[in-house]
Amino acid sequence: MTKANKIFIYYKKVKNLSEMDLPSHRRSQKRQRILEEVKNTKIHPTAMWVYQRVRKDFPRLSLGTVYRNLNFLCEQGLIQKLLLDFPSDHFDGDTSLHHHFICKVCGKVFDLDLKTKENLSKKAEKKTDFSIENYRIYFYGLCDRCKKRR
Amino acid sequence: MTKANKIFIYYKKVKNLSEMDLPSHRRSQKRQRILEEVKNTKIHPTAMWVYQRVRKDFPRLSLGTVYRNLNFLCEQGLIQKLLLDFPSDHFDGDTSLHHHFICKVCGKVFDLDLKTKENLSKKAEKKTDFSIENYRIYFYGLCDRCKKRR
DNA sequence: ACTAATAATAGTAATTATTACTAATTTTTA
DNA sequence: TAAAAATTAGTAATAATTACTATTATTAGT
Repeated sequence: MTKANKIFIYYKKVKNLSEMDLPSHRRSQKRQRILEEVKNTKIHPTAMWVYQRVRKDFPRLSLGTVYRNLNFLCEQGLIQKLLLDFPSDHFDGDTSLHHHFICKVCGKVFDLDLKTKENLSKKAEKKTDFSIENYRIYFYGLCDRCKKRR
Repeated sequence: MTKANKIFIYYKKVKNLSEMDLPSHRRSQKRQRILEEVKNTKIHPTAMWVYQRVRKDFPRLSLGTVYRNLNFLCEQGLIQKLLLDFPSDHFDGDTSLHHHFICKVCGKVFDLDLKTKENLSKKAEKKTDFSIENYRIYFYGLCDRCKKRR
């Protein structure tokens, strides 16, 4: 199954779930801990980073469990996946409205609060026939540290 | 080597290349054809899509050649790679300033011209210590077709 | 046009991130 | 406390991309 299909299925699921009951989810210790790790850092970690951290307290943790839970938590809207030009996925525990800056030199990802005066979704909707729900902005350039080094 | 390192190296290369001579690049027929294919479509294709097309005229084409050239063309700034939530990379032959809309249902990617009244880079720079070179906006929602089907 | 130098390619192997699978375990429910 | 069901560990499989090397194609200089 491709990710294109997954997006479709996820969308359908959300629509249906608002009508019927949510399937019962169990608060396993590991899931809780994985969520906390992502929430308590600003580095926008990968699955491997989370795995290495949580494994210190749960030595039998499996990497698959981390992946499964990160994806689950994304579907639940408790965290989000970032779209960056890195080989592995990065996650963000902050689901509030904000954007990101990526340094072209060191590759670090920073949060960036930015409120546009215009409503960009509405502006884009007027130019198209789409119904736009949300958007993300990714900024690129040099971070403070890397700027100084030049 | 991770992609983070690659970004670093690419950046260094560009800086240095402006001082010294560009290495000589040969205009092979296949590279030319790959570039044309990406330039002549609006579907934001994957390497596999390009491969299947170009192979019709060059039956001995190798998929590795397509990957190598797509990456090369990105580095040269002739095409760009999009950051989408799909398992495989998508490319865009249009390098002019524009943004993208991705339909949450069918997964199609559309170009979206949008000129903001504010200079978002400058606005973001004022809030941070970064020097911002460019940004990309990804919009999400339902496309025309998918909207009608509901 | 010919040749030397070297960039590009084909074909294959290797790598890496992620997902799939299933028996065993943990958590919840009643 | 026992039954039901979600979750996990451990492993295998998958899929996209990159790496490698002998061969081929392109360019530059004569």
